[in-house]
Amino acid sequence: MQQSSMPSRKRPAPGASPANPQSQATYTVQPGAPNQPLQNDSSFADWAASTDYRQFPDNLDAIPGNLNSYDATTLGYNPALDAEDSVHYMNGTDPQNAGQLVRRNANQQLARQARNSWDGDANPDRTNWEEEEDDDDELERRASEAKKEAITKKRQIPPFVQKIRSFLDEDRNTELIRWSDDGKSFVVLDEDEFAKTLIPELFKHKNYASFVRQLNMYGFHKKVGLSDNSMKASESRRKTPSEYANPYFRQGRPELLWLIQKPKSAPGKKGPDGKIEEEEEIGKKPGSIMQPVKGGKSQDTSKDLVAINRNDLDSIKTEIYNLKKRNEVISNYIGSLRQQNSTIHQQAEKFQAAQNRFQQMYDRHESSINAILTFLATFYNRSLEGQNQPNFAEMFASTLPPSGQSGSIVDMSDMPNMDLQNMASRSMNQPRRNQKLLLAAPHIASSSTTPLPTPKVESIDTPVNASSHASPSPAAGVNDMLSRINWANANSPQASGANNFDFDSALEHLQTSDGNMPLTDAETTDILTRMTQDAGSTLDTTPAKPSNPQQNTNSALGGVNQSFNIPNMPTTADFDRIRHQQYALDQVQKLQDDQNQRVREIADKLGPLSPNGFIPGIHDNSNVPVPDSFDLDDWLNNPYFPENSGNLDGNADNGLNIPHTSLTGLEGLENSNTLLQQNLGGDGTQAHSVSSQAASPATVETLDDVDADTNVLAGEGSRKRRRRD
Amino acid sequence: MQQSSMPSRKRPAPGASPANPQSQATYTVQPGAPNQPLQNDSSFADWAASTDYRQFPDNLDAIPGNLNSYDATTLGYNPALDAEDSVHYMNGTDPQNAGQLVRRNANQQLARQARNSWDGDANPDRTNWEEEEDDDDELERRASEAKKEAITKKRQIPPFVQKIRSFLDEDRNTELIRWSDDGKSFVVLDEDEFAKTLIPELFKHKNYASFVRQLNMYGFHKKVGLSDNSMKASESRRKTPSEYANPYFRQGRPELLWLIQKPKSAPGKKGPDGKIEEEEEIGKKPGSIMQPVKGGKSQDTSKDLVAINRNDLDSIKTEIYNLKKRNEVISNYIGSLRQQNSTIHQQAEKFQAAQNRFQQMYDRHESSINAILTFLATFYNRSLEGQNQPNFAEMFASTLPPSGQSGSIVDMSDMPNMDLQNMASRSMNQPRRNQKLLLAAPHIASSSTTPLPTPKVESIDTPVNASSHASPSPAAGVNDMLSRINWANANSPQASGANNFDFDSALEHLQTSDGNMPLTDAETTDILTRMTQDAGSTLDTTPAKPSNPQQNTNSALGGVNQSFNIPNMPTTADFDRIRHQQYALDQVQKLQDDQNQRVREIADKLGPLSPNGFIPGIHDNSNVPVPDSFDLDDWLNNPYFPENSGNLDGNADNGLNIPHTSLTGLEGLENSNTLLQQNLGGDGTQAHSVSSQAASPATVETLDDVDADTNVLAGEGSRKRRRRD
DNA sequence: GGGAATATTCCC
DNA sequence: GGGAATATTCCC
Repeated sequence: MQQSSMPSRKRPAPGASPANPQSQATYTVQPGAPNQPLQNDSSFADWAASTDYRQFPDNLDAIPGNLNSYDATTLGYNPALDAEDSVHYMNGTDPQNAGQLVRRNANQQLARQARNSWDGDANPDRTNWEEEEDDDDELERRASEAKKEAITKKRQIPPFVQKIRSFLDEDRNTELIRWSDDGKSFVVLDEDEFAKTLIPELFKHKNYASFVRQLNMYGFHKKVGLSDNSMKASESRRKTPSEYANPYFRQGRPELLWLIQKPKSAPGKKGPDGKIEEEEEIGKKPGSIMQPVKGGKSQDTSKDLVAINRNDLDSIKTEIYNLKKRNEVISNYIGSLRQQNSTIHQQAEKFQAAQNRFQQMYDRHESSINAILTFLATFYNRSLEGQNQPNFAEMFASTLPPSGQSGSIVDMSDMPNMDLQNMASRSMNQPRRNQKLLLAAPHIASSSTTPLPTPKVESIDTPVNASSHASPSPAAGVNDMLSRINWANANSPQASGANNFDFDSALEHLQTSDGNMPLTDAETTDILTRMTQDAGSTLDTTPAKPSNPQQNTNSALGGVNQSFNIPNMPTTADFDRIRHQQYALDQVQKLQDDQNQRVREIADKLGPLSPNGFIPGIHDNSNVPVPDSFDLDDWLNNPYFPENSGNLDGNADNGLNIPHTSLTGLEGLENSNTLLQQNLGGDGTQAHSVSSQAASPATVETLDDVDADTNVLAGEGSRKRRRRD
Repeated sequence: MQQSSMPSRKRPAPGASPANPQSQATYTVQPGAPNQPLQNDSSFADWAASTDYRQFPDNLDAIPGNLNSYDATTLGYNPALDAEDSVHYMNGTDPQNAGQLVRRNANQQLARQARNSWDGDANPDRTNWEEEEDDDDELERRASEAKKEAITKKRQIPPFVQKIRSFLDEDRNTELIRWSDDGKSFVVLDEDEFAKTLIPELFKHKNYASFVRQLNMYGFHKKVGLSDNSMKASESRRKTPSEYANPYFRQGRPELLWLIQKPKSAPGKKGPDGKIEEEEEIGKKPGSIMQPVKGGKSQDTSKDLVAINRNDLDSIKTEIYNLKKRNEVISNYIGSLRQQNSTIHQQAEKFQAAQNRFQQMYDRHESSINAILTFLATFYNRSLEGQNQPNFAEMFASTLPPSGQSGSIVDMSDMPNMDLQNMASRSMNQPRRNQKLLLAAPHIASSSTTPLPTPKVESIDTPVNASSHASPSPAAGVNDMLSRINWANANSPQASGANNFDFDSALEHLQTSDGNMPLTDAETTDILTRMTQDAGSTLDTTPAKPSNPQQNTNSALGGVNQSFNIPNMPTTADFDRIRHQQYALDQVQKLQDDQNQRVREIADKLGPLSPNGFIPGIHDNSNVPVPDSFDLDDWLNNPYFPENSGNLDGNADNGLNIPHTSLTGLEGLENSNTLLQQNLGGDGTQAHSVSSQAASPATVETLDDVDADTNVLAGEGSRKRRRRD
């Protein structure tokens, strides 16, 4: 029995030597074979335009029994082995097989030549040439490409495929294995005998099952009923025949073998069909090229696999896990911020409500004061006609606060500058400063018939030193009371006179009225105006904080009778802003949620790489919240935020306790992964150029550490070998 | 030559039959072997407490040449094969080998028994027993664990390891392979002859290189110089002997074999040392356990590669890119939130300023009213002695606001409930409701000598209907004025009387004074108290919004003379809260930054997988901000946030325009990758059992590409010396 | 020594 | 038919 050395990716080990020829005569390896391909075949030098000596001779079948007439390297043969093969294949000649080859060869040559000349054009003859409707041009083209690519990548036709072909090329095996009639499949006539005798010749085993396993691996599929009707009855009786087909494994079409490449499926998915394309190009070519021309289910499950350092992958998982955890934290954090913001907003509303209430109180006070003042004015007017003037003034002056204990005096210029939008409306009012509460009434008794002032606000630019107008010494007569008032103003405990009421200004108008009640609206307004103006101006008694000089103009109170905009108070626009912040936080929340979704997608992609198919912390709990024991404060205080350590401690109970609340307002976000879909919607082949130094050893170590800490992703990483070679 | 069927994970295929015995006599598979393990060994039934029949017999070595005396399934043997083995192993007996076994066996038995009894305790004898300082207890424990785990997982001692042991157990092979003197390694005395004769007995090849490959695969390492000095000179002359050791492959320590598990690295990592742990548990054990007991360099350059679908990888990259982009957006968003928060904070300060100003206004009103009131009290006091009473009252009544235009009436119960922290201090004040501004003065003329009330605030719970006490009809006499006042109260345009001043209450105290000026502090305080109380209480005239019933108690004004806390106004604590939110936002910002850092780390890891070595948008620009044209509003308005679309449009200029500001406050975060470091700090040995098919044919193509592209992952690693030991 | 590809076996 | 583990070969 001859030895047949088929090509194999697993080349014989250099040191391997045929040992024990008696016990294992069927498989002998040629040791020490030179590795350079030989160009010992000149007969096909001009066969094609290509000068590549590896070019596969399409017309191989045209030369029956001439397997060695072309460069053995065409099929990736080890030339050294061909030396043996030449002897081997040259031997027997099976007439039947030869006839088949010849018969098919004519077609083959015709087709090939035609194809060569058409170069992709439609082939009108083809329908006559074969009953099959294969897009042969396409097949041919693809085969050529596959071959070119394989050569570029120094690949070859899979050894197993070559071995099968070797079986079929041999004439001596036709009772055990042979082509079907249509040349599209081959038949194993007697599985047992085939396994016992033929298999060991080219394989390291005698198991038919293993042979079948390999067939499946390379895309061969068993045909249900024996398609070859000619031999069915005659040979298959009780001999367990079986027929296998691969769309690219056809009699007389050796070039198609280039399309049978490595079995897919390895770690990822399988291209169960044997429709193995030119792998790297997949996804970059138009779909038509990648569609299997025939034969089979057009499975697009072909997955190109890339290798990734396991540690890197593990750390990526870890990173994703941490990212996710971090997103949870951020989400919680943002959630609490939202809560707080909501609280602030509520408070702002309360501020506004309080503001309104204060305004009302103020108005009411004003009304009260107005009423009293009116009364007093009238009454005083009348009292002038009688007696008691000195007493009146004396009394009034005496009621001034003894030591300013009840009313705190604050200069309006102390007020912070509040340049709110709605303040512009107030800027029209004249600045007013240091107006006394009680000012000297000039010339009260002068004329009692002065007409009422116009209702419009009249600026009373009483200078600060107005009090100096009045005589500091109390005097008798009508002016006595006013004098005393003035004196009180000037000599009040607060240096420049606190709580001084511009009484005489008020009275100046009132006393000129006819003395009848009630005051007109205009009069009331006038008094209120004065009151209000006065209320807004006090002296700076206690310069505790350095006043901002430029605030004086803004801090003045003005036009009162209008809806009494309290100056420098936040307005509706400001609350809109706060509300908007709330909205912004909602958006952030959604972003985070979306991000979580994306992280989950990543995890789903990485999942299949995990032995159990899931990544702990990501897959096992789709919500995977931060562990209950997780404390944001702790987290923020940990050494990773050195500059923040402890900052949160003092305020921990100040409203920032992360509530771990389930965040709301995200209901509409389920569709947010639409974004993801779209982002991934492309062909996924973005040119991603990344610096290649990431996998340096230094990185590996740290990555390993991640694993240990998280306890979630891959372990083994650091369990490096302690090699001792 | 005998056939020896060693156990193998690759069990003989069901249909496999020994074919062609002549040509392949050295390897015959037993077909159709039953698969149930047999418990045909009773001699070890009581060997250990464990009832698991797979328990490994530690004293295997104590029975030289008795490989079959214990249950074959212990090593995962296929029982069917043991049938043959029994014949095979029972045959020859090598005296030398037997002697060795016996010699070592004593130690072995001693050690083992001791170990069994100590059960983990320190072993004082061990140092005498071996020069080596291995932590034997630990080893033992680990072996036990590994065994347990292996059994659980239905794994076994690797077939290859069993085969080596089988060689060494046989007595007939000692000229080709045998234990070293110390039992810690074995020596192949003549590689060529060993490969030629012995290897084919248990392997499907005759290549010594393949044998060595397997040795390496299972953590065996060649020893540099032959450690066995006794035989070195005698046998190794010109016979190319070699010695191999595995820390867990030791003479007389079969239980340690459980620690030799499947070769790592297959697609992923390698346990180059044979220090293969119980994979799934790795990373959960203390580091000491995982430290290699002995052995060589701890190379961390191990590149275990796993295959990942290329499209998946692309989408992972895309995901990471998107994550990063999203983080940018979030960061910007948070930045604008910070800005807004800052604005809010400023506004809050304005609130506070406004509060102060309100207080001042209020105080000034108080002062004014106080002054007027004092005057009135004194004047009224005096006027009682004279005439003009009717006029006084008449005038006063007339000054009531004509139609409530100046003072709006608001029920305090309308105020929102402000449960601020500092409000508790105010809750002590008694609730006060609907106190009229002007109330009837009961019994004014009663006694003019009533002593002054105490300065302390006296609650004046004048009922709402107090006004009904007074006679509605004006009457003459001293009470006439008061009557009119009461009447005015009752009939004021606002149903229940607006702007009513509790005049008589105020006078009640004043008029009882001696009529002399000035008022004492106590008196002033008393009046002010009343005024203040009054200011805080009005009637609910316009029930616009449904009032919260429980708010009444809170809304009452109380104790005035103290620093006059304006009710329901936010206090310093509230601003602290706002400030704290600002801080919280800063924290979130830092989280984001940290996260960005981590994204970058991931990108760096993925980088090498990209053909150009960098991932666009991540590596090409380390800051990779959102493109200038990126518009958050657009982004938020895009269909992925359907429910938000347009929400931002109207407010686009309301402060939410993402400013693309470089966020501050993150300076200290450069160390944030410390977190990463720490996370990576562990030993990172978690067990990731990944299918080893990464190296399956399908992967080949892409793996090649990766190598070509990255130059880093596998790059140099594969450029190993081509040794052939 | 080990990466990688193919081969063989086992099993579902 | 194919997943998965181990085996064998080739090569760096």
